[in-house]
Amino acid sequence: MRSEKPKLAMIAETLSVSVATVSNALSGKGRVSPELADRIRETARDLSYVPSMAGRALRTGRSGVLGLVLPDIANPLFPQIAQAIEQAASTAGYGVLIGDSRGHTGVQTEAIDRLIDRGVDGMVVIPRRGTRISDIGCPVAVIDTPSTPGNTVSSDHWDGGRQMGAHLRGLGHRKVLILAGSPQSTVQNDRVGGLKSGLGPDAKVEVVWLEKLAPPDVPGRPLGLAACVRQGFTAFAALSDLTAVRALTELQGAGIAVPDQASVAGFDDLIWSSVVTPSLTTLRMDMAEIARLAVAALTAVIEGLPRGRVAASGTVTAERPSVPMMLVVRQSTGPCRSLLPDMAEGAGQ
Amino acid sequence: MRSEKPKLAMIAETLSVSVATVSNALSGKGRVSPELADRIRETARDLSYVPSMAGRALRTGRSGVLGLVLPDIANPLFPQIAQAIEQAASTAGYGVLIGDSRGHTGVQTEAIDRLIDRGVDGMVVIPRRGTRISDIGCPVAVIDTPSTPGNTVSSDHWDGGRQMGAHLRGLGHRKVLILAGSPQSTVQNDRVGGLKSGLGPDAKVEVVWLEKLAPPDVPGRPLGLAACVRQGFTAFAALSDLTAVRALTELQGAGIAVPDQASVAGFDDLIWSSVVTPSLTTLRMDMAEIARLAVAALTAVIEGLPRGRVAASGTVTAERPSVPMMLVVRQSTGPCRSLLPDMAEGAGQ
DNA sequence: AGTAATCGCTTAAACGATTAATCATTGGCA
DNA sequence: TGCCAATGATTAATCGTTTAAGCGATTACT
Repeated sequence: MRSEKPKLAMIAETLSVSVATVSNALSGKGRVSPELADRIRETARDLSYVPSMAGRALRTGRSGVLGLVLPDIANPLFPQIAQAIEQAASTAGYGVLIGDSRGHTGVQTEAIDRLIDRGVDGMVVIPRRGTRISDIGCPVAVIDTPSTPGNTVSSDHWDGGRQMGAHLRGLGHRKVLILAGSPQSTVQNDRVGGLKSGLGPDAKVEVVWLEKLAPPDVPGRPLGLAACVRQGFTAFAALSDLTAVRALTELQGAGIAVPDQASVAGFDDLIWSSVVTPSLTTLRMDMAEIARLAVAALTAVIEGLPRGRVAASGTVTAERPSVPMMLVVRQSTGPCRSLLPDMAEGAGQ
Repeated sequence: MRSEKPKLAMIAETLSVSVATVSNALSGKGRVSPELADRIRETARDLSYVPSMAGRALRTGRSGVLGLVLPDIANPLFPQIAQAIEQAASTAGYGVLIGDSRGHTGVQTEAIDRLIDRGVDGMVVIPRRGTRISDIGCPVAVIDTPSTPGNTVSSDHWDGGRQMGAHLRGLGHRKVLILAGSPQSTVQNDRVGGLKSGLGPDAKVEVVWLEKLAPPDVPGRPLGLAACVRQGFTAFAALSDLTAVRALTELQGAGIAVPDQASVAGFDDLIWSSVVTPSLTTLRMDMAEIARLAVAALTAVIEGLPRGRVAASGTVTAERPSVPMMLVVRQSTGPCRSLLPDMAEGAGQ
């Protein structure tokens, strides 16, 4: 009880039993008399015993670590995701190894390989732009969007869009501009589809894909939103809060009041959404639940339990494939008041 | 060359040598003839051999993994930090295990303990608000601010503040409001000190600590910045881009043009800074360099090299303790034009 | 009563790599 | 020629845990 690192052998020696018995007692697997098991657990606690992951990993072939692959460089969702996954993994008894692919698509597979080499038992992948995850040597949970084949679990982005559309429609907006990023993103396409559906067939909806804008759209470049307002657009639905804030500041800078003269809404409830003035109406993902489901599916396969079977490519399937998003109404959306000069506008406040 | 996982024994068998020789050849440690070493490396490649971290860890006692402890919940700097650390660690041959403390200060130590239990060889800690890192059982690199005792390496926040102060002074601003978060943060205090110094002794500078505001300052609550402008403040220096955007939108919402009527600046060059209109003038940290130095210091101690000695508490010391910040001038700061009605303002530049 | 099953524990063999100790061979040098 | 050193490889122990197999002794079954 004095030497350096407590190991099974010490507990065994202290109680004059075999290490196997100690192991069995602590893991609850073998057959050990309840009293002995108690005494073993007790002295284990006294010695503040911590099992050696290395030893265990070597013997069992499992490391107790999950990999987390985030592909988009400096993704602003990262904090939310990492926190949720770490939380879920940690309560499931797993550690989380991060594998960044620094933006490059090719590096994604490299990052994945590194994780495998490190012996992760499974991994959570948020794939880059509809990248298909090829056959890897371990169970994979893919978080993308329900309509993507191979998706394990994700937010119901389509329904999120629908909620947002319905919200705007309820406020009277009929001419809406959707600010999207890349048409290659399945997530964004789902959101667009939902938005259109929620806005109804009589709404005039236009989509601008930022990534396709004329010669490389530098982030700070004005989007000409004021002109859109003059053309009769009364609401701007951004597919990301990042873009929503961009729109918000551009409008405000052009002297257009939000939400009085135009409404702005976003997605994801990033940390900035609540601090800007006016605070952003947005759709929040239930990352905690998604993480829980993803990790549960992963650990189920890893630990060989019935639930959550292995799919062809090694991607696991979760209990539920989609988690609802939640509309957070704040200040940036308001009733529609068309300001077209040629329309009779009463007491604009 | 057919069975499942390639291990040392297979290479050994293939070439009819002992596993020890193979190990020596691959690690370059023992004595192996150059030709044999070559052949061994070659067949290792052919078999696409990957050493088992578990086996190695068990024998050597080192896991090849570093822990990364981020204490502030959903810290928007997380992407930058995680990416930089992962990058640096990965090129140094280490993996990165994340340990979030979910906001609670108490959980920080718990997170640290979990990482230790998992057998990390060392850890990088960005401490929560001047939390001192107690004696842990492994080398620790602390990234805080140069003036904090025990700091390993960090940005020169004071000089960053000075740069920003000088920038604003150069634009003619003499009455500046500093938007700070918590007075307990050493980082923020350093930035404030630098700002004051850079603005010069004749500048009127006031600091508002958001955390100390009347009953819990909800993020969306207006800060009354428009009133400040009326009182003669011509520039707002936020200690974080998050706050800067908050200030920017509040001013814009109140009909105050930025930077024409008031300048706004921030810190950290978060992803949002460049997309808002006007884009934010800010100070960027060289996270890549900081990460490199932190990881280098860590690995030096871990691998027992001369450079980078162990300090009392187990915190390592880096080659250089501070890394300069870089001023990024964008659109949100401009020449001062006082708008006080009752003051005769000539040709303000 | 005799056989079988059960219980509670121990023995011992892995898992895959590292590394100190050892051994055989050869060359150098007196 | 004879001895020692250097070289290049092997042997075997070890890291800490899990787990299949084994083994008395008690209990149950027919």
